[in-house]
Amino acid sequence: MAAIPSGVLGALDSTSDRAVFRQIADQLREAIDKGRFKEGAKLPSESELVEHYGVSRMTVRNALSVLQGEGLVHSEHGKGVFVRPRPPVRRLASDRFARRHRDQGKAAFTVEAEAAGSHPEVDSLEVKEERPTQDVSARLGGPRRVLARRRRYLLDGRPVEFATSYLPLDIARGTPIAEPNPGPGGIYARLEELGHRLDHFEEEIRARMPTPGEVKFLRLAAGVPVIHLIRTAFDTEGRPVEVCDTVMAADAYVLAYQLPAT
Amino acid sequence: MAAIPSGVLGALDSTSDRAVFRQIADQLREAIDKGRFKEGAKLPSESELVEHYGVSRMTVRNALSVLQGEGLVHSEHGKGVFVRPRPPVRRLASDRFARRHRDQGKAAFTVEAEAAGSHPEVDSLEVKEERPTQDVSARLGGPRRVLARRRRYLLDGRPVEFATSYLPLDIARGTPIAEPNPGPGGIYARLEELGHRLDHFEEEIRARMPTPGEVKFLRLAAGVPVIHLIRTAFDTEGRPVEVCDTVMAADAYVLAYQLPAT
DNA sequence: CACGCATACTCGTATAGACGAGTGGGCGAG
DNA sequence: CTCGCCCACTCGTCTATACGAGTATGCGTG
Repeated sequence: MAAIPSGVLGALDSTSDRAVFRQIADQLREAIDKGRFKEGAKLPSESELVEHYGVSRMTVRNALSVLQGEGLVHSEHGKGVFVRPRPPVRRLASDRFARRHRDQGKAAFTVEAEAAGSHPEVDSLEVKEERPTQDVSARLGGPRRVLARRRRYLLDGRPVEFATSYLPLDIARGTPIAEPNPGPGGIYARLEELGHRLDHFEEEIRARMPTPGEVKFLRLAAGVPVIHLIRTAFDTEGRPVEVCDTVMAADAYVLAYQLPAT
Repeated sequence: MAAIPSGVLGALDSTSDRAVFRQIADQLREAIDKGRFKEGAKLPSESELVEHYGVSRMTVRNALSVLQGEGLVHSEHGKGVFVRPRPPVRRLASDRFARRHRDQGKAAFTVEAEAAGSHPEVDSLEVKEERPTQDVSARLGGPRRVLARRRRYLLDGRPVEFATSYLPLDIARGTPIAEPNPGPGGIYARLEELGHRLDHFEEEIRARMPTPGEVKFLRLAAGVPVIHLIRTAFDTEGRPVEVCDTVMAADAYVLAYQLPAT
């Protein structure tokens, strides 16, 4: 068992009334913040920390679990505990649905990811008619059934986003929108071709911890929240024509908006 | 020690290879989701769960810590573990900085909170000149020193938001902006009076787990992320005149934006 | 009645030990 | 040399125990 390099981690203050596992967590956090452990680097193993601090293993694990909850580190069974690297971030600009971005042959996600040098994928496509939740129904003006389009987006093999679009059946049924691949420009381009000229979007943003299902589906590390975005698209007559419910891995996204000062 | 009402929690599946503490967490989560434990209600105590499942206390605590990490429950020393109630949510609309909202005598936060029937407070006011971080300096066009205005917002006694505004000294020094109370309409009203007519704002939104300092200052429960919002205000000449860095308790906010479909 | 204390409950912290399972490197057999 | 096994190391799960500290309740004393 290798010793911990001296100077990287200090000693415990037995006179302090701060819990031992918190003191250990504090020291590890400070060492990470100061770059003494770099991104992706392996922390000392649990048994090394037990040795160094002269405490029991549960105390060390408790300290490490604090850092995991903060999203600072992640553990890999059989390997060790590592400083969590910050993944490449996808920036969502508020003009991403502007009409001028809609006339390419590929989906916006694909174009943008390739421009950033990443490898984009879309999977888990599911398109079916179903009963909407109360919330979705209310946002769409109360339809009893809707078309739901589900898909998951991946960047360089990592799932980053899970999105479901809901459209009223009288708009979507029997159109390319009900096909797995709606064609160039996505469903917004199709909606406009069908005579539903888009006027504006409303977006609601929340952040919360993921459900176990989201953890699994997005392969989220401990301590990574999700951004929950609900977008409603309105046509020029003020009718809501689509609701898109999106759950994003928070460490993979920055949302950017531009607001007029009017 | 009271027994757990039958039917609320099931038994463990010893044939499953799912860890015992996860099975216990699953059952508690399901019971909460199905409303068998209501918001604010007390869960069975650790020793009751130990009794019910026939496992050791650490296993039960492990299960409870899973639910805490998900933000589903919170524990109170000496009292018990409770289903975390959803706090009242403050909705931030994208037109909240519109000029028409600026002519009242009170700050926007106060007006809005009182309209919603809440009791608003602002504290920890600090106004001083300082060296900006590299990021803030870059956003403001590179000043070496800035005026920083820090304040914390509370709703019904609960801290919900911590904000710092940064302004270039050549704009703010010696003006009402450098006073603790900048007067009706806030600093945006003052900026316009000083000839910096506002054109638009840019907002960047991230979500992440809070730092220990943020947990303390916002009195955050375990499993509550923060929304980190950075707003830059631009005048009609395209000059950035203010950067506002805001950290919000994610369970207290919904951000709403309206985007044109142009 | 009012106050204070004892007590029984709650969760928080910490120890010591055990076994299991994933990973990777070294060594020996072919 | 290559393949496969074994072993050492990693973290994951679980038990049993102990003491400390915060909270609420009730009872007994003044």
